[in-house]
Amino acid sequence: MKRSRRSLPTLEDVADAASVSTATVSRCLNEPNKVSESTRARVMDAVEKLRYSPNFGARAIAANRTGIFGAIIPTMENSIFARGIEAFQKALVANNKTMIVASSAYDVDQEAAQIRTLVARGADGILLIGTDRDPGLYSFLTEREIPVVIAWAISDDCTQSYVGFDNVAAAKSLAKKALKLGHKKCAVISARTSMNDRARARVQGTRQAVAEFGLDPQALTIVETDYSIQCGHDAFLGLSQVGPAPTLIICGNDVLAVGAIKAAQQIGLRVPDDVSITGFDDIELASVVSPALTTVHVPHREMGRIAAETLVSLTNDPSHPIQIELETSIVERGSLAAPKRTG
Amino acid sequence: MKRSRRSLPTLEDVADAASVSTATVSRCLNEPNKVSESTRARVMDAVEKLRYSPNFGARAIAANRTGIFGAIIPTMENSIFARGIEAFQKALVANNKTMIVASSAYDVDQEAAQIRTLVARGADGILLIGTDRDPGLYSFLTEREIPVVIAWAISDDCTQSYVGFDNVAAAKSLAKKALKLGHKKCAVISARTSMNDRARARVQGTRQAVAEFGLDPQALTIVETDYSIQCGHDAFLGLSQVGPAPTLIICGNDVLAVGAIKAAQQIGLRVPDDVSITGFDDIELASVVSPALTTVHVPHREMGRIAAETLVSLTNDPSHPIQIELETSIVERGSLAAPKRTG
DNA sequence: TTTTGAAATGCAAGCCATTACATTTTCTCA
DNA sequence: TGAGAAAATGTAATGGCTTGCATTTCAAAA
Repeated sequence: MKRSRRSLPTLEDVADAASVSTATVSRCLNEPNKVSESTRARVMDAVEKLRYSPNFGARAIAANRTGIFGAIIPTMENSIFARGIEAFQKALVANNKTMIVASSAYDVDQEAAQIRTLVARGADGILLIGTDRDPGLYSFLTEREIPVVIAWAISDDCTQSYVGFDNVAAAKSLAKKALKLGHKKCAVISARTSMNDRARARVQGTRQAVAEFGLDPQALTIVETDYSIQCGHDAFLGLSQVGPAPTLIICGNDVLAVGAIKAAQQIGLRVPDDVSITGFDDIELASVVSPALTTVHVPHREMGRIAAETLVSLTNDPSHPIQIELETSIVERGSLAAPKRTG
Repeated sequence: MKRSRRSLPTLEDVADAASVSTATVSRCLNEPNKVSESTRARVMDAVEKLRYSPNFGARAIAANRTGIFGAIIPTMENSIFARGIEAFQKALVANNKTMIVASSAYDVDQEAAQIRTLVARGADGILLIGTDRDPGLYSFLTEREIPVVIAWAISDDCTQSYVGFDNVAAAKSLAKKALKLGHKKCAVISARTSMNDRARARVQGTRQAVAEFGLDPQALTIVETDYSIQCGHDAFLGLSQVGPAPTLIICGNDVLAVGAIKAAQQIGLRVPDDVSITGFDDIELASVVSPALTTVHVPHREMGRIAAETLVSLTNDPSHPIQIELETSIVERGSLAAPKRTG
């Protein structure tokens, strides 16, 4: 209201200065070959002299696109998504685009709000993590012809573009590797599985592995907790107070695993001699903690980069969904070993 | 041009559906308290029903404002800026704004390009880290009345808004605390100081402390390196190969310090018994590494939040710069102790 | 009841670049 | 030289929203 209007030069100012119409100036800028050489020179002079730069809003309304792409991630704090998002952003910049990020704090409603905000901010495309959300959001986006790419997961929906990996298979594979070492009593510390398909998939993969090893998957203790080192820490302590102590703790992600390691050490347990602990994600933390975490390596950078390229290409041709599944691998470090005592 | 225009509902459609004027709908969306409760309910109903979402370009052009704020940080990868940026973003969201982030990879030219891009994308205000950059950029922004807030540092320039802390004083204070323990031979592992005022300030603070303790500041070994755990690691190894081994390594940030700790342990040195190592920033990593880092705690969240609020209030009243200096503190953890052997 | 100021609402003028279409200028060739 | 085509340029509609100002509504005070 009290806001002073910026009086920056407009197309019209340039037109006046060069004694031509605004249409001609616009053409000079966008389709220079449609303008005679002499006129163009005059116009460009005026542009220089006035330090003219086209107005973003006006351009957006006319072109019906902004060059801005949105990414909504559950959290920016711990570095789970950091590498992927950084790669996403770099790839966008390489394509002359810009990234908007928002974080949803693992909350579906917040995410929905963020999606609407990004649309209202003119996002040409959106990156989302995982698949769990109100289906209405997809139609909201489809209606507006805004392409969406899912990352960090894969989807059953064959109309949905994604660049992700198979959380079930990866978790199963790690759990099998651990169980093969002879662990009989194990437990899981997971992120909350409600409205979090990745967490659910990882638990499911672990369950499958347990079943394959002839252990009762129903007897598998599973603790769900929030997303922080402290929560992993507390969850471990909680586990160690009930029943026979497990010799293997499979954590849904590296952050929780780091907390678990710290807690184990705090109560005098040796990792991995007394208890093995595994993570998932292979973030930086995983190799800093001692012992370093045995975990699932996720190709974050590649995923981010490809997601950006996918999104950009979808804005040009939205007709066919693009589905890319990346491979994960297991990184063996010090936190996993055969059980040294009878469970 | 070939882009198909789907006819999405417009403000007018909503206005018709709710039997009010477009002005009222606009106010419902932007200044709800200026509209009566009953009207607002009716309008919101219509918005819901039509699944209306405002057109970004039109809004930007009419309001001369986008609600988008930019932040350019040196890197998103390591979590130095993560907490601060997350807080920045949250505070922005609380004010109904959106954040664009870009990272400059600690490169002035890239940063300049990013600044221009953000402006071209309609940023209403910009957050920058530190003060070192081409002064021409400031006039570019001033001309367009785009407010800028500097964070993570303070500035001499009394026209410049900032929300930061005194890197010199903080580094000096930590170094003094360390030297007071009796260290005689110390070295510094710093981030590159060229075009990085924070890194320079921290080295300077350390130098001042050294001088106050009667040691020759010129004799202080300083290694500059890039920003990663690996670099800190390598820098430490480099230091340990020349001359008498220092008993105190002051690192310009936590990431380098973690690398240094890992390197020390790798070559069989005990931290802190054989060598003390300090960091700066107090990021998550600092408490995960063993021994945990003694470091300078920077109020990242507070800084991010206040920076956002400052930026928003500058867009309303840009006439007076806002300068806020926050306090840092020293967190004593296990990586610093008195020297146990004669240096 | 009447008065009156505040709150709520409406009207309509912008905001700025794009572009279909109209008009003018220039060029080409019989 | 003049007709017609091609090139250059201009005119003005368009897009959807915000907001200064005008008008209406309403409730409290007189």
